[in-house]
Amino acid sequence: MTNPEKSPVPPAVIDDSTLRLFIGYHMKRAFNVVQADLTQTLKPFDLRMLTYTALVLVVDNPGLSQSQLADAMGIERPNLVVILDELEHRELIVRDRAPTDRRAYALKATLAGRRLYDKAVAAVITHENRLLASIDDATRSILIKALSEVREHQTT
Amino acid sequence: MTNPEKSPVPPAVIDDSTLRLFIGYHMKRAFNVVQADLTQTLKPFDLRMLTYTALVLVVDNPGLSQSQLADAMGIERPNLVVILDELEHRELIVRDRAPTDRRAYALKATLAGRRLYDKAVAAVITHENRLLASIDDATRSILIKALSEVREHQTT
DNA sequence: CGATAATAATTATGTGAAATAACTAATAGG
DNA sequence: CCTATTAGTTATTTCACATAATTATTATCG
Repeated sequence: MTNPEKSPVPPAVIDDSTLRLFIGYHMKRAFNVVQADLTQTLKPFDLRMLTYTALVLVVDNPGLSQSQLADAMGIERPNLVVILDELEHRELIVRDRAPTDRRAYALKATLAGRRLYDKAVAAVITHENRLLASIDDATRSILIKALSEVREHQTT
Repeated sequence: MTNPEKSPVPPAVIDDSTLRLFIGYHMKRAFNVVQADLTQTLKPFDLRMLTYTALVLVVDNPGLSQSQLADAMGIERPNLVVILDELEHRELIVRDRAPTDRRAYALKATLAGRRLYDKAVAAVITHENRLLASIDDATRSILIKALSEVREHQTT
């Protein structure tokens, strides 16, 4: 008689069927791939995901404050400090003083920052299109819409 | 004459239209919501995402080794050690010796581990259904299929 | 057969992304 | 004007993840 309790055979291939029931599992696995690709794509520009995101938002929103930027990025203000320090030391952005509030900074991209933005954004678009090559436009729209709807459940 | 270079008006609402061009941005924002919900859902069971994932895979794959589990979870072997230590100390899993290889462990869930698995899996399913309430079944299938296709670009 | 390579798990250690608490400077509101 | 709030910073912590090195065991190959 068999006794699976005492000596289970080491499975040759791992069954993740339970985990595949969960959308979070699929999202994490897929995002890992996208993030790995993004990291490689940004490496030639000496940008990480966070410095890239901050640069894009500063270029697109000249004059915003650090609090606004941290809020838009979904991180806490203290964590933004080092990110902006890096971008500022590389002279990609400047911390101007806000005209109406001497506590706040008005963040602005420099010309070099805008040029790096142009190149990095183009590179990321190219790389993402490669990752999405097998997915047609209609499906991409559905994907983005579904992800947006999930995001709308944000409680914080 | 206006001079937008010198005193940009602090934008009232932040423009993330460039970032919304990127599927990675949508995936990260959506996953953040799912993960926050998952963390809350697992808290009553004293499980984190990683301990939960490990428990599920051990229950579904009795007898697998730590190397196999680390590979399935996409983490390095050293990082799995503390995760399994925690599950073992709580007597949710055991590290049996593998019958064919005295270096390896044959991981198995205990009865308590399987019971916690049942409750936690049910809770996570309920919570995910809430997050996906506005998304019909056909769209969910498309979403999962698209995420799976992105994942298939895994290079590592 | 025996030396060497490879593998399983562990320990020690480091890094990067997040959070919180506490502080300074400046503004806002009763 | 005095108090509370806000903007930014510093210090510190936690967690997820990685690498290097070590021990024990197994596999390979000359």
